[in-house]
Amino acid sequence: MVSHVRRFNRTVTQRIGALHDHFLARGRPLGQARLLWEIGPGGSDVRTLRSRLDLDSGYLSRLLRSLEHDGLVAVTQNGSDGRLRVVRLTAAGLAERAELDRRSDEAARAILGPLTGAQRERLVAAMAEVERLLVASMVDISPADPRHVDARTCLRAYFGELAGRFDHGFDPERSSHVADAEMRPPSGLFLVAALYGEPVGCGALRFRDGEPAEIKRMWVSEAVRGLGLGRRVLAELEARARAHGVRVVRLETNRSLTEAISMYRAAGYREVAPFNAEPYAHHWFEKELETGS
Amino acid sequence: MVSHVRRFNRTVTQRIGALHDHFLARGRPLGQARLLWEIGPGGSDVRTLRSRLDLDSGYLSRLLRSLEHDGLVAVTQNGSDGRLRVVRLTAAGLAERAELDRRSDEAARAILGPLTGAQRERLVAAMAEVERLLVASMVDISPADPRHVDARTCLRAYFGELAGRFDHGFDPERSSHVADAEMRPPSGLFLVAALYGEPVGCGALRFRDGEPAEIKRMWVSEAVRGLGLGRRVLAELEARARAHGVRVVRLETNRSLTEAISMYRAAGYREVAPFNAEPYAHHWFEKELETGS
DNA sequence: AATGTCCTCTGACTAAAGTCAGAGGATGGA
DNA sequence: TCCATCCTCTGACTTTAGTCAGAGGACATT
Repeated sequence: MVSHVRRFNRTVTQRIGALHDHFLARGRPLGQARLLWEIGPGGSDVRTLRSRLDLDSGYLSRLLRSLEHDGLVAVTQNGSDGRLRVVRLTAAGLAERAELDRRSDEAARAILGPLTGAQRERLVAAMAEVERLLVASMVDISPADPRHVDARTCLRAYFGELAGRFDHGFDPERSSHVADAEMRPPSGLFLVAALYGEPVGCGALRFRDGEPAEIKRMWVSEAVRGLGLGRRVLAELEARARAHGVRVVRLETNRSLTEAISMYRAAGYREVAPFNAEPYAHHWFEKELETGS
Repeated sequence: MVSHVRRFNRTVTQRIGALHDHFLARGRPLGQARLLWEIGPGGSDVRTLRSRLDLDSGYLSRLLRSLEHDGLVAVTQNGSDGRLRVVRLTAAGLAERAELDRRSDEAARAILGPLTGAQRERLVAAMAEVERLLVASMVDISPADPRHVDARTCLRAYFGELAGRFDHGFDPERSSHVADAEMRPPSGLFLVAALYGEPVGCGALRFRDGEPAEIKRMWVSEAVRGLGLGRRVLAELEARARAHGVRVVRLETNRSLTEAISMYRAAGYREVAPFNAEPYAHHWFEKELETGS
């Protein structure tokens, strides 16, 4: 399996990598072209550019000066934080970026060009599959403090979604409350799934002395559904629960969350009698964790 | 369709490209690492390295000097042709390459790691498909002189294959001869299909005054069968014949070349009565070319 | 034997990419 | 208010990557 992936890597870096770079950088150094592209039509902070492209600050500064000198970008002070600077594309810069866009299209066409119609369709379908799965494998799941910005973003999205999907809306006040401290060691933990640095999913665990641990706040962003991310978050929570000595986990859920319900069943959860009085719950599930060797 | 390819390009250059380069170049400049890899365990001619990596001869020479200086390669004269030089990895070079190998494996595993078993299988299958089709689209078909090394290589392989597949072998002396000059403008032309700078297929055209043009020497290397390359060579020959004012093309073939025969049929050729006395032929085909607009 | 082509190498460059140290203003927390 | 930290910038490098012209030996063709 590994050898297949390697074959793919070789071919793809040759075909896509080289082509991409070659098309992107016509006349202009590749570094400048990439930067111009990354700034985007709406502009960016210099800081985010530095972290996204992973550049030395001196080097980035110089690249910006050269783009500025060519009249492609304008750098201004950020209003709220005087240390930050904002880069925006000028009209000429936008035109240049549109040209890069056109070239990218051309590169794509150069790949499709030599193929027959049927081959093109198969290629595009297979590319879509590879792309989806590569994206899935790029998602990073790791613990975060429930107070962290990313955790906050997830929770907001989670509650927003409940409000939209439950038959009669969702009022956090009526639901049983879980304090931040209960989703943080040593009482529990909070996992955030991130893609390209943006939070796209979460899940929490609350340990209860002498009782099964509870799984809470399971959420996956609409944008990345179907990548098996929910299952991964769930598996990660279970693994961490097991490592904490937990033998049984349980959770409750609302009847409108059908995909979640079937995911729980597929993951080996069985429905049990209500073990709490959560007013928004219709189903209660439980799973016995296998004790790792 | 183009936008799908572009999405793919973006994801893949991020995930594979960056990973690949990073893993490959440890401490050593990327150019050197790539070269070290490309030399391979069995060694290579400097010439083939130059064409495969598409490097300037001066630059390549310098890269070799630095690898030699580090004790990783040894450059010696080629026995048969005193102009060529052969590069071989030393023990240290082989060890270094094994390390790169290990790293590539690691990179592949890092991609598969986060996925479930079913996802891995789908990913590997889709990667194989993408890879095959990208390889197909990398093949370059262009005219060459029949005396050129690549053309020679193709013709040797072609005759070798005929000898292996025909029921009673193949003796070029008995077959009707086609002079090099007849497969070169203005009397005809010779196309070579190349992949990574290596010839992998060919096809020739012989113009005949007042008669249909003849298609000759159609061959596709075993290594790249199933990529639709035969069809592309044929289409290219037809297009060039048409551009030359030819209205009808024809060809003869042996009954043991079954894939070729079905390809001709699929491409719109119909079987006709023998139009020559080629002793090895069992089928004669003809096709009327559509006059381009 | 002469001539043109092929292959590799060296010398002499240039441009791009990247690194490092430190200056200097802005901000946030003690 | 002071001090540590953050952010961006400049100066002064080094390393990589790549180009171009031409030398000189080896072959192939006539």
